[in-house]
Amino acid sequence: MEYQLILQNVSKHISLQENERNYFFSILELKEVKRKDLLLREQQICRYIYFVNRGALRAYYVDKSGRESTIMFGLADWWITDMHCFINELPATLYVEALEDSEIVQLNKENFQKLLVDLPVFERFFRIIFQNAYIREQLRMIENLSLTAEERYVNFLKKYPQVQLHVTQKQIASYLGISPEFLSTIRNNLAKTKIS
Amino acid sequence: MEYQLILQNVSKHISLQENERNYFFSILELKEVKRKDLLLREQQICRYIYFVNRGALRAYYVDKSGRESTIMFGLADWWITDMHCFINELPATLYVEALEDSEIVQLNKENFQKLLVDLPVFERFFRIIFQNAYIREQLRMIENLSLTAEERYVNFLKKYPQVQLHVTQKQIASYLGISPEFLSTIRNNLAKTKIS
DNA sequence: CGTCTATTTGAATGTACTCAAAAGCGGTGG
DNA sequence: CCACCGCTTTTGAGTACATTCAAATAGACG
Repeated sequence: MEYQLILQNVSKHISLQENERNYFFSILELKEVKRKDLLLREQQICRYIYFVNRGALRAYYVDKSGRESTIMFGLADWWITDMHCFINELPATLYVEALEDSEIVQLNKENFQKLLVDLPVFERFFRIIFQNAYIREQLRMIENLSLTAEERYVNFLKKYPQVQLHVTQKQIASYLGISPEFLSTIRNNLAKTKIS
Repeated sequence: MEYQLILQNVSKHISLQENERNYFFSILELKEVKRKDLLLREQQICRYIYFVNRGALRAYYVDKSGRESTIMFGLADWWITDMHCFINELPATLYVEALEDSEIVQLNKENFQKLLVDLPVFERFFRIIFQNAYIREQLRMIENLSLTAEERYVNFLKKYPQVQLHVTQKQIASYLGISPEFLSTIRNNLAKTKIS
């Protein structure tokens, strides 16, 4: 069933009665996207929060000079969107693109808000989701402030070993905040060090 | 009354009945701290989430070589703690210090969890708190990845004009992820540019 | 008032970037 | 299914941004 994974994800933190589960399913929309499709582009109003059923997404920012910064990756079982713009109903500052053909479950803003009112147990669920997201961002910030680029790269591989399989080095570089050329040099150095 | 400000803060997002309010107040603890007091030090188990009633706090990380990175400031009306360690009951990786004599409202982990169960409306409250905290961290990350040190400094002053009044330049530098000497140079350049 | 820390200034250094060009790889269409 | 095209990755040279170290000055706290 197409909502198996999202139900599992939700059930990690809360339990649902059958009627609650049915209500939850009724407000979800399944969506297929092709590699390179944009789920969200800059300036567009961000109406959805996305759950990745299968495939891989990437949220990124593009500055005035065209440089991309990857804000997060989203593999299967992850929630992703431009949260700032979703919550505050603003034009997006991020792009969300499919890195490969993917299956997405989307929940629109209206239904998201309705869900929180109709099934308050989802307040708990999203409290935990946001709490974990906040903690993750804070840990990332600590790493960015205190580690060298090489250490950040090594940590990234250790923390997200699956991500490598879906993304390019260029995208990892833009997640770490370094140029692709420099990441290449880092990898070269690491390879040398491992041999000796 | 000493819990006026925290009640206001909570009431921005949820409303409480009188008995709920009384219950909430009953699990809070008021605490006076002196300038330079540490509310939390590395390795210590982080048992509390703090709300700043009056004064100013700072949460920071210290790496192996002794370099400090400021993770966040907490002025009056802000919540602050080492969230990762508070939630997961781990030894702290952050320090939380008072930048001046301050009045703090603290809530311990046990009561925090009990509060969420006893008054589920607080699930909503903390959902919103964490949601906003996540969004803030994500915006900060975008800035760190895409802006120069000078732009980050200018944005910081614009976004947190009150903070300047309570913290040193060295602390702002460690929040921006640059050396105090370089921040000094940036300020020098900005001053020159403004005149001409 | 004295001491300690923060800030400024400058010189030397290093880390990471830009630009350019070559090599490698993967997706797409014929 | 193969060959081509375009994008990614590598490599290297030159450069810029930011750091470290050191020393002088300023400022704040006890």
